[in-house]
Amino acid sequence: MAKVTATKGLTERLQAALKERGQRWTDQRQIIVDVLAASDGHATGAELVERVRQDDPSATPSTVYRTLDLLEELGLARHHHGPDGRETYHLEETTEHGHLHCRGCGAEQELDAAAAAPILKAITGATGFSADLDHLSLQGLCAACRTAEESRLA
Amino acid sequence: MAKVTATKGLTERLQAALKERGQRWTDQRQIIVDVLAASDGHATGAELVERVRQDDPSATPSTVYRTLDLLEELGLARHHHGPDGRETYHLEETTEHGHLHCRGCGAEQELDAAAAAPILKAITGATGFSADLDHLSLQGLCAACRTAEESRLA
DNA sequence: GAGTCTATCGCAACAGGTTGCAATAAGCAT
DNA sequence: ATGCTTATTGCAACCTGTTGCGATAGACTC
Repeated sequence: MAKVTATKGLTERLQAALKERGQRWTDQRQIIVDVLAASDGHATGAELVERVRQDDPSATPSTVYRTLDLLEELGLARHHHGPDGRETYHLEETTEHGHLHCRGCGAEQELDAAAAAPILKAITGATGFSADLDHLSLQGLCAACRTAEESRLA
Repeated sequence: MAKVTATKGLTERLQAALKERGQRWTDQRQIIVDVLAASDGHATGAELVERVRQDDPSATPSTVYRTLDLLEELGLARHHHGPDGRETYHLEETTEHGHLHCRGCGAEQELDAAAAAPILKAITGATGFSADLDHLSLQGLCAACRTAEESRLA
C-alpha cells in the first residue's frame, strides 16, 4: 500500500523531533498520524476521533486532540475553524491555503498561496498586520451567488 | 440612566419586526437585548448567558442562544468566531468591522470599513468572492510582534 | 375578560472540545 | 532483562453550544 510509504517519512521526522524534545513515540501517535495522512484534504476533529477509534477502540478524544495539538506545535499539522466554529485539521504537507466559505450556496473554496498573495499584501498595507494564510477563513458570496443576488435585486 | 434610552429605539424596532413576522415580544427577549446593549463592544456567548442570568436566574442557555440567533436573523446583532472558535456577539449598531487577532501578543484589533476596503477589493480581484467584513477574522502577527520576530531571527 | 392558537420557554440530553489527576508505559541507565 | 523517571494515557468531570419536547404564556378574536 502506498499509504504506508507516504506516512513513513513523516513518522521518522516525528520520532526525531520528539526525541530531541524529550518526548515519546507511542502507538496512539502512530495511529493518529496515519489517520491524518489517510484523510487527505480536511477532516474535523470529531471525524478524526472516530476514525482513530476504529483502529484502536480504547483511544479517547483527549488523546486525539492532545496529539493534534502536538503535531501542530511541531508544524506537521494545521487546523482552522469552519464557518460554524468547528475545528478542521489537515497535514502540513498539503500546501498552505486559505478557505472561502460561500453563505449563498454553502460551497467551500480553497485559496492557494498565489491567489492569496495580493490579499495578504493588502492586509499588510492597510493594517501592518501579517496574516497567516492557514488561518484565513472568509465568509461571503462567491461570484456565482453574487451575480444571482444582483439579478434578483435588479 | 442613559442606558435605558439607548435601548429604547432598538426595542421598538424589534417589536415591530417581530409582529410583522407573527413572532412575539417577551420579557426574556427584552432582558437579552438590554444585556447586549449594555455590553458594548463584544461579549462571548457564555458571558451573555451569565449576565442574563443575573437579571433573570430562571433564564436558560438555550433561550439566550436562540434569541441571539433571532436577533441576527433580524440583522440587529452579529457574531463571529474568535481564534479559539468561541462565539462573540455584538449589536449591529456597532459599525461593521473585521477582527485581527495577533498570535504573538494576543491583542485583538478592530478593522474598520475604510481600512478594510482595499483588502476586500483584493479578495474580489483574486477570487471573485465578495467577503463579509463582519465575518472577517484574521490571525497573524501585528506590526510590533512582526518587528520583534524579525530582529530575533536576525 | 375568556378562549384559542401557536410561538417561546425551560428542561434534559446530547455533541464537540478541554482539563486535572491517578495509572500506565516509553526510554534510558544499569 | 530490571528498575527508574516522567511523558503520556484514559477516565471522569466540565465548558460552550445545540436540539427535541412537553408545558407555559403571548397575541389575537369574540
